[in-house]
Amino acid sequence: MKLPIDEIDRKILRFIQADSAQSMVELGDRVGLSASACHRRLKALEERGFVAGYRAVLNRSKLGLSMQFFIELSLTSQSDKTFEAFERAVRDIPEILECHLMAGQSDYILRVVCQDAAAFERLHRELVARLPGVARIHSNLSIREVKEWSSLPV
Amino acid sequence: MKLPIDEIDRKILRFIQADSAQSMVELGDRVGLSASACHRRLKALEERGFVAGYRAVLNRSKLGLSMQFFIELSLTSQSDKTFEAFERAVRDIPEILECHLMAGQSDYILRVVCQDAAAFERLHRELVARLPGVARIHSNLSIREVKEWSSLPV
DNA sequence: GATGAAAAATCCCTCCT
DNA sequence: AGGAGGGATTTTTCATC
Repeated sequence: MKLPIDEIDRKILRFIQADSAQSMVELGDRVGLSASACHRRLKALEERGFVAGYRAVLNRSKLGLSMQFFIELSLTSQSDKTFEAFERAVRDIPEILECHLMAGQSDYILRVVCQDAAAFERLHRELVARLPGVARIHSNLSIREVKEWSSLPV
Repeated sequence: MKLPIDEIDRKILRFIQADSAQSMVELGDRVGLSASACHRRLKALEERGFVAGYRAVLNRSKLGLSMQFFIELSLTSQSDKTFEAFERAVRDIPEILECHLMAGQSDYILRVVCQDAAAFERLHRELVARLPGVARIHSNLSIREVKEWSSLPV
């Protein structure tokens, strides 16, 4: 498995991160290659595992999910059992979009979305606070996304 | 502009969030519709603004960007000038993938990625700490992503 | 080994029922 | 909403450098 990727490969990765719905002709034009050469390179990049997948990005506010929070929380114990039970439960709550195990004082950071303050209260009281092993919760409201959906720097 | 979307529309949105590279035949099968009917619905959803775009998701670790941080920071003043200068600068730093204006004690939360500890030190010292108007910085390392790339609950 | 051009296979998208 | 058709696009083949 050859590891290095050249500047053209990086361009391809940059462009498909920004927009994966363009045709091979367009993509080829942008990177200075024919459609077939560009296609071959993209397939090779996929084959080598550089592309995790292709996804549609939805309009959150259009779906009524205009509130977003980062929730920091700690667990009552550091045992594997506690962590595993917590993580399993997290994965089953669709409003929790992300969950990070953190170094530092807070054990976890969650990113959650919801429709309004009432929905957040319900989400907080009935789901997050009841996650197994939760000791301390601190919620932070995102007022505005200054920068979002940014591409990875390749 | 008609607002309500039905259960089939929601299914379409769910599936294209998880994988936008499937054909209309596949997608139609999953939602219980013919390819042409499914195509019509998807185009209508795009037309009405439910789809913000289509993107490739890359493999971070494969690109050597295996470290991820959430950086909380406050600014020295609450003036519009300070905020604008800060936000403009943030948008120009590719390692900063996201930036949220927050309610609560910290003014902003950034999500950044980098290759290793050395790269983070450089990023922190030479870019983040020098952002205009920065008063206080607190960095949090994400040890592991328990849940990531989760679809919006539609 | 990688490229571009052209062929083959597939898919998108419109029209019609 | 489903099906069929034409047109575009993807994907493979092949000659060339």
